[in-house]
Amino acid sequence: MSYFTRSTQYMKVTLQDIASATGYSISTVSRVLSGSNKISGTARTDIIAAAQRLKYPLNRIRASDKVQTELNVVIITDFHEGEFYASYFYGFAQSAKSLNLRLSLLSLNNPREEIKEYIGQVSDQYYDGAILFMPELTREDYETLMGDLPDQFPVISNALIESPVIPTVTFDGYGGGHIAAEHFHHRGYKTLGIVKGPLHKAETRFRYMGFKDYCQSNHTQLSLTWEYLGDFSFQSGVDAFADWKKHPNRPRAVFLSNDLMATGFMEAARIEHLRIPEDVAILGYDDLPMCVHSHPEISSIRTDFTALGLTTLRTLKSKILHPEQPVGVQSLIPASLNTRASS
Amino acid sequence: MSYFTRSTQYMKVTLQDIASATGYSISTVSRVLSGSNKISGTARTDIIAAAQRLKYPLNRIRASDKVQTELNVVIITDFHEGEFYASYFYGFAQSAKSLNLRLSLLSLNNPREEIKEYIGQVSDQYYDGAILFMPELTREDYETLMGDLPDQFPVISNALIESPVIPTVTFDGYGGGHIAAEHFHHRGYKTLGIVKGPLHKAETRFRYMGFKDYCQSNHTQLSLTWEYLGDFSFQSGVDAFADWKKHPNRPRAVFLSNDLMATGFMEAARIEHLRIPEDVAILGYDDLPMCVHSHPEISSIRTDFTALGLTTLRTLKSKILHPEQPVGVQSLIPASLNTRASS
DNA sequence: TCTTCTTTTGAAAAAAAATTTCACGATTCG
DNA sequence: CGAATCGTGAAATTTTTTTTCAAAAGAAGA
Repeated sequence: MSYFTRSTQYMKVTLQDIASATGYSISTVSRVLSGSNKISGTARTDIIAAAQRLKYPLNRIRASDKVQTELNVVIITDFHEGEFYASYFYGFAQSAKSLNLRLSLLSLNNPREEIKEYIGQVSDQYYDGAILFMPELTREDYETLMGDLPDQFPVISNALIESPVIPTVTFDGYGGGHIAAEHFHHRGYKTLGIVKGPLHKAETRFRYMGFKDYCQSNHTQLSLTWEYLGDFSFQSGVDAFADWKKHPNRPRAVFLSNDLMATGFMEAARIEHLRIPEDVAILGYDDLPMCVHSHPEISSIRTDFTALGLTTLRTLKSKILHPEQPVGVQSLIPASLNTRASS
Repeated sequence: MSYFTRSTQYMKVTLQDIASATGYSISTVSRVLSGSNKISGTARTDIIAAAQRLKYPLNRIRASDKVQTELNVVIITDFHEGEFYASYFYGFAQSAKSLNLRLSLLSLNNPREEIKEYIGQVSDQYYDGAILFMPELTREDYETLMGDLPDQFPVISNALIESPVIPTVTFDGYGGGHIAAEHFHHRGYKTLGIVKGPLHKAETRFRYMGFKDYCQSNHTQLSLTWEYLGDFSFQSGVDAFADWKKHPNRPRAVFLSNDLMATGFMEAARIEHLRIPEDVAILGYDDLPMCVHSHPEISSIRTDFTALGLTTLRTLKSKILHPEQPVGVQSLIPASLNTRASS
């Protein structure tokens, strides 16, 4: 190869190459690769391995004869800064390892517009299945999306929507809200408050409904006296505190729909020298590492990212390997409570 | 196709199929796919698009004639929980968007052992280039790695090592340490302290050396009276504070090698009702969102993740598109200071 | 131990697929 | 208005893959 030849030139790989690499004849290689059954096990293994190594175009091989290598799976999401996304992806990475899957992460900026284009390119080309985590999308978005999806390409969503059209694995936000209210109830608080997240995200609505429903079914002992609409940011936690403080009938216990707002709320309270939980009890949501990085440490509804990852990837794996078996359309990862000093 | 036939059966795609799909002749299809130059632009575009759609084995196409679709690039790292990795990847995701690259993230758990296996499989198969971010690896690891890498597969490292063997783009940790000391100097502090990160990470050593060197070259006005070896965790920031407090000659200004330790240190100081920055000035490193999530807000050496992403991806892109042009072996993203209330 | 049958393989023939040659119409340039 | 060039398809040629056929190496049975 001359000095000036592009060294990234792709050489055409033929059966001859595989034959000389393995020591078998072209005939045998051809038989393996086109799926004859009169072939010894060792020959098949050797030849398929060599073919993969030499990058012989294996999509021409009948699926049934493919050597089962690692499955490739991609998470499609709009990745943001902050601990939430780090913990989310980390949980999946851990799960993928234990299930022996290869996991990639693909980040979109405008899910609604880009998703169609991407998923078409991504599917089949390289990945065996995809996980969608786009809390912004609505049911209608998913429906159009499903129409554009190549047949039989396994997809699972991680985002909560009402009456899902895609098999979905998510956290039980409703149950989480329920547990939050129950916790305050058991601690003897009479008046409760909630700081909601952005309501266009279904997840937020579920947390809110779970909390509210518990209060209503125990309305003789509990009353929800204050609600504030936040946006999941630290600053909106701070703002929530300001609103809480000037409220005439302010509750002694506040449930914040994510940990970052809880941190903001508590930080604002500490600046005003309020004691926590004596003056106001605080409960966050997601149980991110930040909960133990403040003083007092923040109680939080625990969302188990590894359980989410495991369940999602197991479901996806079975969809890939056994496409004929139907999978349940929705499964929920239960929430639990991690009690710390703040409540 | 019968009911029992696997619907994922791979059909062999030939030039004939592409010809009938596009309306061109087999000859023309062949010319496009084997890289003749006497082909009109529209024909080339149509035929390559059809070939991709029908999944004709395109790795047999000469690289130079590939239609320039989006380049696929992968970041290989050992992803962890916490804001750092979220910000790191987010910076890349933003940069990839503006450079029109497709970016994936692949997370390894045991970089040293898994990297060889993965990079061999990953390279050429699908990705046009890779970014390595594995602060744990040493120079020797990189050297063995380079040996195993397919020739000419473009790889850039994001991790700082002494005398790199791979083209590297990183933050200027030495400069960052320097700026930190300079900042304290200009503020009039005479005694300084540093909480180091784990020293097997080169990045940490550079931050330390930059800080120390500045102190030494201004030893008439500055003295480094206290050093503590942390591990980048919140708890080690707390522990550092305990050590600082019992130190007889404790400095009035402390530089912590990352933001999480700074948060831990400050949290511990606040519990003891120390005033910040009056009693002790605090300076963190990385300027993560958490810096503005505590009170007072934490000054920090800013590492510009978007600049890192842009520079890295630009360099990688040019390596992919113009492999013959040499690229500099190392380029540093300058650090800057984000002054807030804590110092 | 000696057939006889089956399994697995390679050489060579046959078939299929890809590339190249050649010719021809369309366009451009002088 | 020619001559040169470009882009294309039909057909010839070359390359690659599949299939046929024969033979070696066991395995099973007498």
